[in-house]
Amino acid sequence: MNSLANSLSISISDTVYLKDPESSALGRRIVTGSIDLIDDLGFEALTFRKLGKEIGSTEASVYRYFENKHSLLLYLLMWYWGWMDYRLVFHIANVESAEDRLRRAVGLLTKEIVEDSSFSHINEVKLNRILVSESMKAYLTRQVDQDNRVGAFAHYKQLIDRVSGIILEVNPTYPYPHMLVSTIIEGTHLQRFFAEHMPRVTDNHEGEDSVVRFFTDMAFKTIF
Amino acid sequence: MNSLANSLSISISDTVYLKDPESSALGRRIVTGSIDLIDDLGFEALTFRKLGKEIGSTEASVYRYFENKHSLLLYLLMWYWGWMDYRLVFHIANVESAEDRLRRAVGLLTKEIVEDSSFSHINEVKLNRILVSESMKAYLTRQVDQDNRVGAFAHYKQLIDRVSGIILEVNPTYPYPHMLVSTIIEGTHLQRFFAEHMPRVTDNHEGEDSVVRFFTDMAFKTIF
DNA sequence: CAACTAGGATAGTATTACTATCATTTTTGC
DNA sequence: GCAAAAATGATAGTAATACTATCCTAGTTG
Repeated sequence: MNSLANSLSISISDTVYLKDPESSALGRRIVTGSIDLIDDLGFEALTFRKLGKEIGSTEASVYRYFENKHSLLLYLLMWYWGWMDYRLVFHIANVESAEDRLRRAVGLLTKEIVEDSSFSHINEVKLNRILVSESMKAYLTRQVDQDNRVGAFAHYKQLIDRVSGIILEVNPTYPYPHMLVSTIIEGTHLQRFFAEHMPRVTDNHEGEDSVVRFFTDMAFKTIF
Repeated sequence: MNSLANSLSISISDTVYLKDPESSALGRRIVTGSIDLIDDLGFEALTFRKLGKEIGSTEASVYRYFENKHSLLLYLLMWYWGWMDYRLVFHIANVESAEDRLRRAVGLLTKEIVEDSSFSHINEVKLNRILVSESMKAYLTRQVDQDNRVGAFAHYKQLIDRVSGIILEVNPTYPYPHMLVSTIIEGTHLQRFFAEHMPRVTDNHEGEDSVVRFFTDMAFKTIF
C-alpha cells in the first residue's frame, strides 16, 4: 500500500486554503504541526501564533496558507474523508458478495485507527483522534451552508453515498441508507468519546471492540 | 400539565452557576434572553455584552450569575434534560407493556418539539433547536471530565439510564442498551441538522417524520 | 543580474473575555 | 418606616485573540 500511496494524493478543494499546503515544505509543516497541536491542546486552544511557533515559523506565514483555523480544520477533515474513501475502495475491491462488502465497510468506518501508515506527513492516528472530538464542530456552525456550497464536505458525502449504495445492493428497498451510514459514522465518534469521558452513557465489554460490534450488529439487523 | 408544572422546578446543580438564575427576575431574564440570542445568532456569536444589552442589563451583571458562556450553556442543557426526563416519566406512566413504553420513549426522544408549553420563562421550541446545533459543543471540550465530575450531565445520564432500563425489560440479554439510547438521542440531533444543511447524508420521505421512523425501526430491530 | 516570490520579523487594530471599582437602587430585618 | 445589607448598574481597565499591514531578506527563475 505504501508505494502506491506515495504516488497518490488526496484532492482537496482549493476553496479551503489560500495557498496549497502540499505545494511547499512550510505548508506541509503547517499541516503536520496543526495535527500535533490540536491533538495536544484541542482545537479551541489552537492559535496560529502557537502553530507558527511550534513549526519554527510565524503567525503571518500560517495566515498565508489558511484564512483562519476553521478553514484549516476543514482542510484536515477533507483530507481524512478523502483518505477514508480511498481506503474503503481498496478494502471492498474484488469482494463479490454485497453483504461481505457491507461488513467490511462498517468495520472500516467503526474501527479505531491505531497505526500510522506514515505514507505522508499526516499522522492518521492523531488525525483520527481529532475527528472524534473535533469533527462535529466543523459543521455545527452558522457557516455550514457556505462551506458545503464550496465543496468542503464532498469526500464525506461521497463516502456516505458509497456505503449507502452497498446497503441498497443488500436490500434495495431499505428506505434510510444515508441516515444509517451517517449515524454509524458520527455515532462511532461519539461512542468513542463517551467511552473515555462518560462511560455511563455507553457500554464497553471486555475482550471485544464494543463500538464495532454494536454498529455492525445494528446495521445488519436494521437493513432487513 | 400546566398547573402541575408550575409548582415543579427542575433541579440544576449549583456548580454550573454562581448565583441561581431562578432566584431573581434578572436571572430569569438572563436565561430567557440567552435562549433567544443563541437561537438567533448561534452560541459562538453570543457574548455576555450582547446578552446584557438584549435584556436591558449589563455584562457585569450577567457575570454575577454565570462564570462564562460555557457554564450558561451547561445550565440550559441541564434544564433541558431534566425537563425531558420529567416528560418521559409522565409519558410512560401507567403503560403496562414494556414494548409500548419503549415505543413511547423513543418517540419522545426523537420527535421535534414544536410547541412551547409556556409553563415557564423557558421557550422549549427554541431550546430544542439549540440542542440540535449546540449541545455537542458542550461536552466535546477539554473540560468535559471536570464538568462531568460536578454533575453537569446528571439528568442526561439519568434519562439514558431510564430508557436503557426499559430496553432491558424488553430484552434482558441485549448487551448495548446505553449505547443504543445515546446513539438515538445524539443521532436525532444530527439527522435534524443534516436534513436542514446536508440533505445528501440523510433521507427524508414525504408524509412522515423520517427521523422518528428511522430510529424507532432501528431500535426495535436492534434489540432482539 | 534583474525581477519576482516566499517567508520572517514586527507592529498595529478591533474584539473578546473577563475583573475591578464605585455609585445607586432594592430588599430585608426590625 | 428606617438602617443595613444585598443586588444591580455604570464604567473602566487588562490580557489575549484574530487578524492585517509593512518592510526586509533570501532564494529562484528567466
